[in-house]
Amino acid sequence: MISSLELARRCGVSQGTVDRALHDRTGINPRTRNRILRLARQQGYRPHPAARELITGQSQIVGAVVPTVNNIFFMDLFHELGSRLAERKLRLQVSPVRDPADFLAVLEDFAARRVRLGLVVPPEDYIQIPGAITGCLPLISLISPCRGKGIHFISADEEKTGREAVRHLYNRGHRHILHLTYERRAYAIMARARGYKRQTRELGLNARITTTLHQKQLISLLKKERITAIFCHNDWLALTVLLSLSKSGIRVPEDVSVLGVDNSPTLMALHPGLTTMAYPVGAVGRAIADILDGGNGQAQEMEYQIMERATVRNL
Amino acid sequence: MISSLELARRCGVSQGTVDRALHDRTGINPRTRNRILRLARQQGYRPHPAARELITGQSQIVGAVVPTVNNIFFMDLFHELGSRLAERKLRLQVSPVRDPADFLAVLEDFAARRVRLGLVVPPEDYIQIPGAITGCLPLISLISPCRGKGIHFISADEEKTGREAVRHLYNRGHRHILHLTYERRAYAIMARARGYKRQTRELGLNARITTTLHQKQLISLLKKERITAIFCHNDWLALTVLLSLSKSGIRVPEDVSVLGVDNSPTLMALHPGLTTMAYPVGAVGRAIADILDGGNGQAQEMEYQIMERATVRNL
DNA sequence: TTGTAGGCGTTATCAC
DNA sequence: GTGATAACGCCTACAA
Repeated sequence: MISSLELARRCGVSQGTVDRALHDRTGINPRTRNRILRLARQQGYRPHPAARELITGQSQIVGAVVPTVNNIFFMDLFHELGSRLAERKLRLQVSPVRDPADFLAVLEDFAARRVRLGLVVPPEDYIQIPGAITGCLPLISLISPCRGKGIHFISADEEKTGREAVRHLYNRGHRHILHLTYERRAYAIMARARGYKRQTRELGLNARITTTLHQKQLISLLKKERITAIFCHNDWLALTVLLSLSKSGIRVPEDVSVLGVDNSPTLMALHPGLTTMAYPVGAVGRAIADILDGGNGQAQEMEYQIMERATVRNL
Repeated sequence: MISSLELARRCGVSQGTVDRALHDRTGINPRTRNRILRLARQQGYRPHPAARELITGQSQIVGAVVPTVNNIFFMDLFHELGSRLAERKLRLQVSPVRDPADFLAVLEDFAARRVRLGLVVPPEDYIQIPGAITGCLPLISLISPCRGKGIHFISADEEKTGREAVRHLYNRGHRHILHLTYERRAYAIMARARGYKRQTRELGLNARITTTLHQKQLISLLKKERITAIFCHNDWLALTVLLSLSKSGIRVPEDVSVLGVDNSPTLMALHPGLTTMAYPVGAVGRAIADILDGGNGQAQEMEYQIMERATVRNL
């Protein structure tokens, strides 16, 4: 692969002139420029990003880190964000990680590469990120927070998500609403459950939370508590519930309504009728753009939006 | 962040000596080396990969490209492969792409970055990859083939996959086996369907292929053809079928057996009982390692393996 | 409008 | 054992 110097030689001009042509800067004869550009294309010239990075001290890469478990939604999300970054000529590169050690190693690597921005979904809450990393790598944490200096945390108001879910189901007549979630004490899990609890209490309902996926246990719980609606922490859980319910001959939404969260395209394709709450991708994208522009990442309307479909009905 | 030159100054030695210490090469006093290493850690020295790349003309990155649609299995796969590459100090970075244009743009970028190896799952079959890319970027195509010079294609024998699926179901007593697949004329889709057809014919059975996910159509087809087993092109399709069947009150595996392909961890977690055929990740990993070592990527036992679980039964 | 020179942080090759 | 020096490919500033 030829270098800009070699290209200059073949064009019979200096490296500086080639540079002017490639970045169409002023101070160059249009005809020279065209000739250089044509030859560059012809010879398959490609600038070497490493050299540019060395000069500017920054790469045009935005690094993303996602946990390997249950990453469907994250992949969908990052693809969406990647399209937006492309508009700024930034390339998104995703690294899947399985644990905090792995996570920190990847961030170390990002820091070394002078990656422009790290977009991370930490595999655990409150991982401490050392100053050696935060000092030279701007970080935005999504979904779950990290501990460390200057790390932005962009999140929807998750307590509100829980509240809205309950309100939605309440407004449709449901009075016995179950919340199905995970045992893990992660930020969003806790916050949504808190919202669920407070809202049910305010409405004078019983708060009933479970983490069981065991079919028989779940079904007996539904019967015992006369549950008519299940608010699931995410679409993936909602799907396991849908599978369990139909195996047990319980009809959705005739007998029980199901509400998920995420609006994950992949899972939606699997079961298009699932009512869910859409992650505010747009607002998050704007917040990220704002931070890239030196802002503080405040964005409006960072709220999940309910997507009404066939798994929730009026009683 | 300090450079190796700056580190040398602070240690009171030359840059060359620092380099010897960092790469523990011979020709350096052990005490000097220890002093340098200690100070390097203390000062948070991190070598800049861009500079190394500039010198060596190669990066330590393996780039992966996955289509954004239905990428669950690919993400699981690449995470597995990434762990193996880590043993060789290679970092795997994944770029999701949505179409051939996007695909080629990412490969262009990989070529420019002197990425060590491109591991691609093309969004379409037989995309022509220009010589300008293949000339300087070793490529391994997975799942679907590409057109271009010197591109390795690592794939299981997909016709055999179709045959094995039929044989497995036949051995368990099934005589009316449906194949559910996609309309898209992609390599693996066609090859598995071909294997399915040939094997059913050889066994004297009717070959019946459908691409419909429409619940009613599917159910009436099952009844009309007295289907007792469904061989699905992948786990994702198998799951949609499971959902449809249980909604229709058809029991699995009592009334109908279901067989998927991929053994995708994420989907398996969603429905642990699904019988499926496991992609030969190990063999593919070895083939990739072989190519990295200059081999031709031939590997033994590149076959899917049946994972028997609760959705297939003896008749 | 064009050419030249210096430097980014490494690595490799000399000489001491 | 150690230190100087020249690359790698690009960008910026300044000189012509």
